Amino acid sequence: MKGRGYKATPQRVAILEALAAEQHQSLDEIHAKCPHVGLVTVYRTLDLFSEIGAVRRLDLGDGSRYELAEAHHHHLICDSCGSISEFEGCPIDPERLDVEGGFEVRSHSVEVYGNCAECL
Amino acid sequence: MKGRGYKATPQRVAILEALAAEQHQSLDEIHAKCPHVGLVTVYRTLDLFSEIGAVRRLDLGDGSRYELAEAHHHHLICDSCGSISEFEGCPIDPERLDVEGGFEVRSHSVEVYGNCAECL
DNA sequence: CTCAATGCAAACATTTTGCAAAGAC
DNA sequence: GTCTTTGCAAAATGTTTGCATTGAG
Repeated sequence: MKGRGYKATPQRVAILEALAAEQHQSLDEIHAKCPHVGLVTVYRTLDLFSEIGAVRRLDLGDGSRYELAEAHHHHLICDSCGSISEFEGCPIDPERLDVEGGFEVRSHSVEVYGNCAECL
Repeated sequence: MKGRGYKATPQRVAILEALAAEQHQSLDEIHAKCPHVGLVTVYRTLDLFSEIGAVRRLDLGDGSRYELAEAHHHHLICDSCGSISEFEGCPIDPERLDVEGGFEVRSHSVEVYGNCAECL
């Protein structure tokens, strides 16, 4: 998993486990799962993970959230309770996307806002 | 435009004009266009505009940006120079979106990442 | 043994709040 | 004249940096 010159410290492993436990967590939530790791280290480690592409940084309106960069998926955000969930089927129609002349598409993200089942 | 109990102060008009001048600006950019308005007022006014739905708040990875809530469009973000541009044609396939059982869709946003024409 | 990684404290940036004065209606 | 809005200063919040120490390789 790591081996490109990065050291596998206990702190990094702990943060990785925290990330694996749940999707799209805030920095505080991650830190709460490994309180013995210094807050500064959490910041730096998440920065590092983002840079090497292991972690995706999201911004859904309430500050940064982090999740392991695994399968392609998007997010449903409930306007009323703020809960976030994922869905797998990507609703992007590729034919309608490659019309953007002069822009080379690398990736995309989709956020869907509305009301979740609990709030209906 | 306003008349639902909100006062049309010179500050609010100035901020509205600043917003009209350019899309997806940061709070600092908006404030720079009307320096005589107190920074606190810019914060409060943008909050107000967001609440009443006149302004859309974006978060594209580099802090909040604001734009007038006009025609439905999405954003292209260049990974290399960070420039942001809009595109009109929505690439969402509605058929693939209403499959989300138990979630009532109200709106959505799409961000496309890649390289702009200048950076290719 | 060496150099990257950590943790503390302090610096820094950003956003929010309290309150008196000003101004829109 | 009333009640909202403004602006200042201060507080709260969130993030980054400097530097000595620790520990993985």
